[in-house]
Amino acid sequence: MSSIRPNKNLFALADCNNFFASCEMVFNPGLDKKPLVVLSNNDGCIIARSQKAKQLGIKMGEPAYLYRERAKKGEIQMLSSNFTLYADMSQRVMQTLSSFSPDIELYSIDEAFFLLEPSSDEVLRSRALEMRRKVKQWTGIPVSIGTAPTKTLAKIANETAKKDKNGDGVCVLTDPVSISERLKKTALEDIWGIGARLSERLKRKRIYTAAQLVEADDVWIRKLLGVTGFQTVLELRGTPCFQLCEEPGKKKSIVCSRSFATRIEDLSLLQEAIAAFAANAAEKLREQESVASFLSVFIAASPFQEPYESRSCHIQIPNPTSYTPELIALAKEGLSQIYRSGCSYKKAGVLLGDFSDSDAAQTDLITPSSDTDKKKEAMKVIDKINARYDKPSLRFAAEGVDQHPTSRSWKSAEANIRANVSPKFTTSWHDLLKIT
DNA sequence: TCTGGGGTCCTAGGACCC
DNA sequence: TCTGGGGTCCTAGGACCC
Repeated sequence: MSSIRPNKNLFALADCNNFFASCEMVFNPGLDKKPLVVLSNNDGCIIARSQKAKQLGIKMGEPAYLYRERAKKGEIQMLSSNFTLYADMSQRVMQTLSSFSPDIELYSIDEAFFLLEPSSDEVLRSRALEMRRKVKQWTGIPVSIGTAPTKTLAKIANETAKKDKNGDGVCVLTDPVSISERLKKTALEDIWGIGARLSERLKRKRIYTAAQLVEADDVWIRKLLGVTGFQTVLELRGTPCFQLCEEPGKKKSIVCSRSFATRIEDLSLLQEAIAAFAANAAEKLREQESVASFLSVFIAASPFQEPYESRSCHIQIPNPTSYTPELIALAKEGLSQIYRSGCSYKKAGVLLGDFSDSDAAQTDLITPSSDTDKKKEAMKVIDKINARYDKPSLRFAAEGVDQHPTSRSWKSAEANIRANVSPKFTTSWHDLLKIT
């Protein structure tokens, strides 16, 4: 648990507005004319909405097919997701924000927290406005900024800035009176850390707003919401419990999973998919210089159809490794244990866990790493080439070699579906924006 | 017909030990 | 007849986030 110490500094949260939709609009301003939504991996559901799409009442996570008809009629614009573009735009936004303060925590692809010196509300406001202006000017992305004594309150301030349509995208929430006024208008599910389940639990106890929650008894809250829930309440009262985390830190688990565009029954296709997931996860593992001693494989039918079946297996790896061929072999072995013929699978994935540092593993006599220098060198070369050229340049044969659009490979159906994707404007020379 | 993907932390309960 | 209790570790699942 992070220590609770008096912290006179203030927290600011910068959050990009409608981030994925905004990224698309930077390179294609015409998209602003009609509601725009960005779709998930298989164009399955809606994961981002422009302001106009939000006004139409389109919800986050809704299945895309509900809106296909209206898209055909031209009322709504639908784009496949382009994560290469979003990740690059994110980096540019974060770089711009970092130029204002060294005390910055990159919280998610579109959000960053800052530590600010205490100052008058006017000064805080003008600083935030200046940040906002510069990010817009340098990247084209609109951001909202909320400033408050704790992270949880900064979240609420940010939300306030976003919701105020006549506002300037900035909200400073520092004095106790305006904080308590704001909490009266804040619904439980709009509190950072209080989700649908905990909201329900609280409502059953006749608590409906953030203001009512902060008035509740400590012991009672602790019992009902657990430690993190209690910390959230302290934060709402103005006591910082969640500190700024500047170092991102290594991941404790790495998952690579996909829903398939079509149902898959064939074991060999599943094997290819699982191999590709293992290879992908292994690459991320090497990127953070870790080796894994735990691997899990899972396959699942569609959760929207009876009978739902989901199976997984867990494998302890005696000699921790990040060597792709070994991890592929283990994953395939795991798959063979859980696969049942006659079942049609809609989703599969590989999870790696129980990490240790790849260099430290060598000196550990009890669990020696199986990554010899030769293997390490081979992986290094592959990673280097794949990082330099458009992916996938080098792959393992187990991942499947037939990538032709008419083939039966697990990926081709996906490629056919994800047709409406924007170019990699900022990361591929071929896709540079053309001004005509 | 069509419903994402990738994370973190906490907790309750079981197994086991003394 | 009387049949403990506390500590630790592990794991599955729940809850949250974007």
